[in-house]
Amino acid sequence: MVRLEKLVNSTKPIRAGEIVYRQGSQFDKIYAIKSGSLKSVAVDESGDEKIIGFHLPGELLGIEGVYPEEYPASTIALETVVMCEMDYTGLTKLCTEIPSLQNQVFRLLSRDINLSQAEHSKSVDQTAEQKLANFLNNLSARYEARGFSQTEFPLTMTRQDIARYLGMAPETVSRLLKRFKEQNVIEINRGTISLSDTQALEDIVVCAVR
Amino acid sequence: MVRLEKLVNSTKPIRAGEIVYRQGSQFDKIYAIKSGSLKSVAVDESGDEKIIGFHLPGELLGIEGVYPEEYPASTIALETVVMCEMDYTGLTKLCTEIPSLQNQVFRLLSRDINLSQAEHSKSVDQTAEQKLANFLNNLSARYEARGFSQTEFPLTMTRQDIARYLGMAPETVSRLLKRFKEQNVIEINRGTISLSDTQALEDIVVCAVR
DNA sequence: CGACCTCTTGAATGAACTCAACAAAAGTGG
DNA sequence: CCACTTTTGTTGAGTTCATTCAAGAGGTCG
Repeated sequence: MVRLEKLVNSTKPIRAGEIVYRQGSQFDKIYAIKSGSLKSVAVDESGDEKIIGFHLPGELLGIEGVYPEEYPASTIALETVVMCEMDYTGLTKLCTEIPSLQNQVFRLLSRDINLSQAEHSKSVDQTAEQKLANFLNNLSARYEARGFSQTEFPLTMTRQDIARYLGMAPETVSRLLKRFKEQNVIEINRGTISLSDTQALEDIVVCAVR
Repeated sequence: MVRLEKLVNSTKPIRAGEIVYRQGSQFDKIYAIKSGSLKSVAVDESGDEKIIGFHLPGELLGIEGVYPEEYPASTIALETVVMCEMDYTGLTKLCTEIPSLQNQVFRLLSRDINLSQAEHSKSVDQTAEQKLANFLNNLSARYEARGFSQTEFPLTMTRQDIARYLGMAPETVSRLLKRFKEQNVIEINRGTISLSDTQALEDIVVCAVR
């Protein structure tokens, strides 16, 4: 543990809009988010920007860069962010000495594969309404897993970001959020969302009818 | 290398429709496909079956099970399949002794994350036509990477499987394949597909117009 | 040869998109 | 602190793509 902590440095605050690492740049560090949230954005071969995902306080970041030793997406702060950074080479060296740490890293990577595949297979075949409800539930679960409220949390990304992440038009996000508000499923005040009826949200995800 | 090979066994042939491992069963082995192809299927919380993906000759299988130590999906042979199996615990032990092997496994896992995320962010925001063209290109690239022809390969999965994997109706797959045939982009004879105009296929993926 | 399954084709419906205009909020500079 | 600009969010109307439902064609196997 002590030796692990020696690998870790705290960064100074990163302001909204600043880039932590760029797509294609040399992979060297992984990060843990102390506070604030970020988005990952990648330009694909057809030249348009895709939103790969969002990153919340307490989560790890950058591990996707292990292979092929470059970050596959750029990561941008959505608000002021403070992080810890850790040298990856140092981590792998330590892993060979501490088998339990090695296994931990294996599990971490495997979990990311499963999360990513689960999202993929879910999002296919869902209506826009289901995708958005699922997105909100997903944020809620992730905030809860890190000790924050699961019913009230900041919605730091723009409608446009959400839309591009979920593969829909920003107008559709706007209309659906309005519908959720009308049905008293959620409330939104100045960047903070409250899930007033989490059961309803989950019902929407699995079936779309109520 | 010799020690690695000691961990590996060859399986007897598995017939079409047979299950290699079941969703939720204890994770213990990873597999390499010597010949034949398979599909991964998972039942999600809403109770319906999702097609997670397809597995081609030469590819690895089962590594997604590392965390949480159970296979997240069932894997079913689409035709007669022969595989190698390898004990995972033995592999991790060997990794602690051979740092280069550890790094290789890290890379393998990381690559899977990136492949899965790339597919995800692609499939979002694409028309059915683009998704299908991309799917065919993907199969082509994977066959090529393993030394097979990139322009002619077996299409072992049913239209239904393809449809559910891509999140569309089987009728749509049928109609689109017909359109591709009419445009002389592909040919299909008794389970074998030929990509007659790979450039056209790639053009469809990036833009949908020609 | 008939039964079954997969695949194909057609017509009508509907969900989400585009385009366009407007409203609200957040920055910016005097 | 207020006017101004810019960005972000909302709302409406018409269009499009993929779906659903239904029916028929083709292949496979007992």
